Amino acid sequence: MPPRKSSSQPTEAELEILHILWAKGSATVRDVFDAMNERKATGYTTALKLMQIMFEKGLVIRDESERTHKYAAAVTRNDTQASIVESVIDKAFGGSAHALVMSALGSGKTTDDELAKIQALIEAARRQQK
Amino acid sequence: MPPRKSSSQPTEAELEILHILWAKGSATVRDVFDAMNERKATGYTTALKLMQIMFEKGLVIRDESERTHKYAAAVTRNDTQASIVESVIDKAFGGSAHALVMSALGSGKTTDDELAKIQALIEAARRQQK
DNA sequence: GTATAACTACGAAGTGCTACGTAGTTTGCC
DNA sequence: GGCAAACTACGTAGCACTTCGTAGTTATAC
Repeated sequence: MPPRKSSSQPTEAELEILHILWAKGSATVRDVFDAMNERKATGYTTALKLMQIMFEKGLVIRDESERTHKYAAAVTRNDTQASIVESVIDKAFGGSAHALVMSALGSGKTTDDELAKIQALIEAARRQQK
Repeated sequence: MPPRKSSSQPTEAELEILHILWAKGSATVRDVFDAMNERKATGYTTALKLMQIMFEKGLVIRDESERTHKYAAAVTRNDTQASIVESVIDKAFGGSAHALVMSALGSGKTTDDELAKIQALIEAARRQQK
């Protein structure tokens, strides 16, 4: 059984930075700032401050051996997503995972192809579970 | 095609009140306050203020014909949940619904029974879709 | 009828998130 | 060496959310 993480949930802006770090593995503030600005104009110090706060929260680690710090995610994508899903299940779906899945399927955004993939995943999960 | 709602996303506290209203259909502030306090102690005026704000936001409607107003949800559970799921898919799962479902299934909270139900739902969804 | 309780409306404080500007320091270039 | 550019640290403003207190009004109970 893996140890239950208790690190605070990333905010929306923090999550965006985590996505960049997950993709790049390791990055400077400049790297993250550039990636952020491909989507939406923002200030350099905004990215910097966010990453400093994330460091304080333990969401990222950083290498300070050089003047230009190197940042990396301290939480995994899977753990973070799982924690978000868990919280959504609790807060919005009364604790029922299958209600959430139902809603995700009913969103109309799911293609038949995706449904097929999901079905395969469930097959696998059921086999694994028993 | 149903008209796309643009009402603002309910906050966590607002969602809790919506759950109560969805369950009761219609309720006074007192009703909601009592229900809230079964889970967590809070002040009466806190519930009142939240509901007034929700009224301004259009999340609830109310009947003011009596001194004690009667509140009801103005948004459906399905629409609200769908909107939350959509936003989570976008913000945390890079737009991929099946990644979210995968995560929900991997949370370890899903029983085999639930998996079976989900499988049945997918069957239904696929039939409906084509 | 007067006091008590219940109800609505309003204001405001405390907190967390986001966004920037400024200051101070180091690097790199002429 | 001196100037410009890049970097970190810090403070803080603006906003939304949550929470509660106070004030004022209406119903209820003796």
